[in-house]
Amino acid sequence: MSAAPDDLSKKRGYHHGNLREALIEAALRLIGEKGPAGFTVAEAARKAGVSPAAPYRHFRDRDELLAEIALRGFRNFSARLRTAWDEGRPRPDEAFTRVGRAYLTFVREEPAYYAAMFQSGLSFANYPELREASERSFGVLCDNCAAIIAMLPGPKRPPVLLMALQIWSQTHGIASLFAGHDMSRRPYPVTAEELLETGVRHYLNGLRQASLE
Amino acid sequence: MSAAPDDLSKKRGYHHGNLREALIEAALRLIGEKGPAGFTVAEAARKAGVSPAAPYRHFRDRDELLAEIALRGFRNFSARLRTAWDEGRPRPDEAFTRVGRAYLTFVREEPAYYAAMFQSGLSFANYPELREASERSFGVLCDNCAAIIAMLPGPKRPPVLLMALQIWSQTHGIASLFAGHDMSRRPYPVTAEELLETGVRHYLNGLRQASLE
DNA sequence: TGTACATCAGTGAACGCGCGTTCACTGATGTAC
DNA sequence: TGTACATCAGTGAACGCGCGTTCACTGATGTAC
Repeated sequence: MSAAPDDLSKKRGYHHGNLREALIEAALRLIGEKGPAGFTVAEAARKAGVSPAAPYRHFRDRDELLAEIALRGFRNFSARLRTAWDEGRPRPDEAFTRVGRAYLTFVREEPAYYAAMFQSGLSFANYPELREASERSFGVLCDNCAAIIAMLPGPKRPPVLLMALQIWSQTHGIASLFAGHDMSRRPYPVTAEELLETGVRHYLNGLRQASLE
Repeated sequence: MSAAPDDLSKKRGYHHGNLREALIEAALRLIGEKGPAGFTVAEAARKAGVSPAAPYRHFRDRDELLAEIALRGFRNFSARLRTAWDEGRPRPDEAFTRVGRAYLTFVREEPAYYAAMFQSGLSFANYPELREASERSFGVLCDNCAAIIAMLPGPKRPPVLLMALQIWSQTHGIASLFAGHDMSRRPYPVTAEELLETGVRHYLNGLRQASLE
């Protein structure tokens, strides 16, 4: 094992040393700039300082590279959500607010991951690991929702799946409209966070009321 | 003016007669199948039975064709929302539910329009008409929300813009996750319409409660 | 009714481009002895 | 410690492809007289 080539400034000679990671990083930058459709294997290779054939030593084809990125995206995403939730401390509603913020932060900090996960058009059918990872992410959200539902006062509680899908789509909608990377629209006088927090607050109050029946 | 070439089955000779429309239709089909990034001027020309240079008699470049489609999309969209609203009859909340359904119906029936409008990456800055049309669509939604807000009982009403953005993102989120054309996910045991209607119902109940202060 | 002509909407060939991917190859690395 | 060799991760040239766009052109259309 050679010394870790953390320093990319100098040529490493014939062998790159860490090409797989370098390609993924380059692809992330490209996707962040131009979206998943604009990303190109050749350009990623160029950015990594390597011939256009080199990537095929590490990925079967373009889609496999994209899938790897989406996979890492989902895992990173799950980890962030879980950390934000922190097992629902000190109270589930407070933790839930943190999770929403973490979601938006992820979209802002890692727009390329988010794009690979939700706008790449990758078929989950061809990448079972990817589907599993995405389901685990959704699972985190479901667990959170279950804890919130358990706090509702009344006997008429909503199904967890329904609530999770509603929360998810509200958050996803805000993220793609107001926190995305392709904002050709002008800024609105309200942040994505405010939108999400007040929106969810009203929604939860509605749920509480309905649970009382 | 020659006879309208409604019948496309036979060659029209040297002149197509209605190429502009034929190109737009072809592009809509292509976008519907492969997304805005997969759409190609050359392929649209092929589908219209015309040489690859012909489209440039009608559109300056690829983006202009895309922008024209997005423009028509927004106009169609506005018209549908206005029709569904029907001036808030018989009651605003009922009309509002219709508008939500019309939104989802539009996404399902015209996925190509929706994609051109929201996923094409077109910069509104270069197409002022497009920006205006999109703002008119949003304006319809704002008017609807204003009417709903006027029905709230209490003195503490939410700002129209805030509510409109929240409704919009909830609907957009549901549309892109569950009513889009690139569903690689498996079906969920709940329709997009149910998600939207119950979600909005809870949200509105929360608003009502909050308005009472 | 007939003819000259301007206009227009097409053609088809060509341009430069960049892509994904394959192939036979080669230089570097690490291991067995 | 030194050497032979298998393995591996690169190279670079090439393939076939399809794209957006331009250009000089040509056939059809409609109008003026």
